[in-house]
Amino acid sequence: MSEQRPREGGERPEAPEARADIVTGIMRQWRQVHPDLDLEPIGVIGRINRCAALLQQAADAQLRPQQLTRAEFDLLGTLRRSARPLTAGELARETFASGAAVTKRLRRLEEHGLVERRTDARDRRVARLTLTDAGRALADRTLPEQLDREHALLSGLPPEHRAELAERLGELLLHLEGSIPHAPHAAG
Amino acid sequence: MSEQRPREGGERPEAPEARADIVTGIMRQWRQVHPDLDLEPIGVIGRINRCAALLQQAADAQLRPQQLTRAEFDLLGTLRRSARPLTAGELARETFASGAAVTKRLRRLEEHGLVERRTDARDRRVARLTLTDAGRALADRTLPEQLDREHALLSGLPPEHRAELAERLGELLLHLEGSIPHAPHAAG
DNA sequence: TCGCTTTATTTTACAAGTGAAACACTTGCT
DNA sequence: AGCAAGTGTTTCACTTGTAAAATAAAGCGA
Repeated sequence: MSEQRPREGGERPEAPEARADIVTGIMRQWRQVHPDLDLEPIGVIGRINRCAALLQQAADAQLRPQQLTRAEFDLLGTLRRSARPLTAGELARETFASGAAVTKRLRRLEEHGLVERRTDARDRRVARLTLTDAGRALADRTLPEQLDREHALLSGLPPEHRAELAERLGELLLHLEGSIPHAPHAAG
Repeated sequence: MSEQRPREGGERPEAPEARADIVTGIMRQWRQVHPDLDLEPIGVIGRINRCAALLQQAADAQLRPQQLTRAEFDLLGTLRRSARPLTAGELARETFASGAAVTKRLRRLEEHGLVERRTDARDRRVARLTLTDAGRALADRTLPEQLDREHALLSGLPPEHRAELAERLGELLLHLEGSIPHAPHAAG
């Protein structure tokens, strides 16, 4: 289901006691249009999508001063947590991006001196990618900053609720991983 | 934080008793690299992003046979649940898209006879958008189909877990809506 | 009334992603 | 050894989104 925003005007107060997120408003609208539709998926999926959008927006904003996109940072992170060099194909699979996109991004990261490429001695088709010292330093500096910011965003939820959320999301993710056909690229 | 995929090879079995989602694997990797980092945000945000990506991918796939993109369907839905015609600007705000993107999408929907445009009599700058009969019929047919598919995807979780997830996500979303500056476009 | 500011929407220029094609290399079989 | 099939990566042609500029219309104050 889609995600939308509450009306700009004075349509905010829903329940007189509590504020409501935009998905609640959207569900209310749909109940008027289709009173007999089961809207539970909107309550879950709509909120997942909306939270994702906002969280990604926040991550983008934090990376911007360093001239890094989230996708590029994703590549840096993937290389940083890997115990060995990765091929372009592995990076594409790990980051759910197309080969073409990865090629372009790696090019940019190479130009910025953050990533290094070597052709595999045994198979000349294969590129082996590693972080440069600068790339590693950047990743090591940026990740904790991102995590701090994200921790602050999550602190709006009590710890038990956060744990619960992680648990339920983990269950859902596991199920989705088994249910949704592996599409070529599904970064998010 | 970013989202990635488990290694392709035989790295799958984590805990001997239970399968694990990919975010679990990523967290394990980071623990080896940075043992003292608080990875809680990855557990929540990484999973939100990954679930969102998979769910969006599934939604895209379902809309494809009707030559509809998710963003276009979002516009149709927004018009369908609205009690009155909406302006292009309102649609942009409701769908968290830029005015330029909305203009392009509306053009396509108009060409397909799904959306109708009238210039406002009182303010000639303003476009008033409504669904055509065909547009409404399509929305009314497609939404339940999407919801059914989504309901099936969520059925991997027990009902109480779904309710809990919706609740926690709602809390988080409400908090994020209040914390993250309103960026121009943050569709998801 | 007039001129300046603001507003609604579209157009423009460009970046970034995609699927498919291209290219080079490797593997496997006869 | 030679060739067809398969594989890894990049290039290509195109689509789609963005920010900013452009255009037309409205609002406001002197």
